Amino acid sequence: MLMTSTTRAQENPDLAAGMGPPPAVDDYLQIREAIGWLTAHWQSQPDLAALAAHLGLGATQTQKLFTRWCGLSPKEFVQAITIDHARDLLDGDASLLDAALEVGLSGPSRLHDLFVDHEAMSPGEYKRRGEGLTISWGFHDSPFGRALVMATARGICGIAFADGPGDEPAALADMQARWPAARYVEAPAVTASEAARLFRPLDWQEEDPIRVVMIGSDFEVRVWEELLRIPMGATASYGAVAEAIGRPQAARAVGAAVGRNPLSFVVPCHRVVGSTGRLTGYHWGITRKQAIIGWEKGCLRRLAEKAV
DNA sequence: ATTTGGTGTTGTG
DNA sequence: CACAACACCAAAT
Repeated sequence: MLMTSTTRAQENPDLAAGMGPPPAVDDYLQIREAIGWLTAHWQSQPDLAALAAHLGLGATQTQKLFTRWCGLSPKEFVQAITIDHARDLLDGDASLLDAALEVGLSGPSRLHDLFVDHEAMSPGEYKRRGEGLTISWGFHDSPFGRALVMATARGICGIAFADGPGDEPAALADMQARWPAARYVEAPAVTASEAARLFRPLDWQEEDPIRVVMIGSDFEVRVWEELLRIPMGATASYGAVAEAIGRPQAARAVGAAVGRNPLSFVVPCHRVVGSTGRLTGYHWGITRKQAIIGWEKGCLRRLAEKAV
């Protein structure tokens, strides 16, 4: 079932040089396989050896790859995705987050909306389906596969994912269908600088926020803004989001709106789960959702350790 | 475990 | 204007 080459990930020069967190796309394909399998078998609490056997890698190599990417060992990851644990988070006991905060992280709470400067497009502009808008786009590497980044003059308007190069046209078409009247220009040079920092949320600065433009209906924008208030490492249920925007009955409508979020990752739609803690769906694949949640836990873990 | 009935918003004809 | 589709949810089998 494993379709990636095992060689390319090993010759990543950035990793050899020990620079930053350079997420190789090839790593993500391995990780995706690993996470998909762990998620499918979490009930039996599989150990490292079982995972390595499934991937066809050595135990040490598997451990290293996984931990480097996620910050959690495979064993810890399984614990993190156990449904009971997700339910704990729902009860407001974001234990990992609290622990990180107690250790004295910068800032009162790491809410996305402090670091993301968002403006909504006017309802009129929204109804014109992007007419008169010029959108530059480009594909870039991310920890979760190839990322499509789209930008207008006023800020980033779209982020999408593709599993690999062959998947890119589908992702592009998916996004273009949302604003069919816009003019699209392939311009990776334009999107590259933002793409480089999008996936380093811990480096975001209040003084230099990510600028995004939300193009959607009033209700959708309302929902998306609310998502920005869910802290990293925590989750919220669709019903809770519905309550937070003053429409306690609209859980289902919230689900639909969350599903149409065009700003994956930056607007953290991956932090919304069913009321039981189950991951209900994700436009770019449920495994990717699982991956992002686990990765964020790992980020917090690293942050907490650094602060000690 | 699975079904059922009540939901709000959006896109389509 | 009606109607189906939906990343929901709580209660009742």
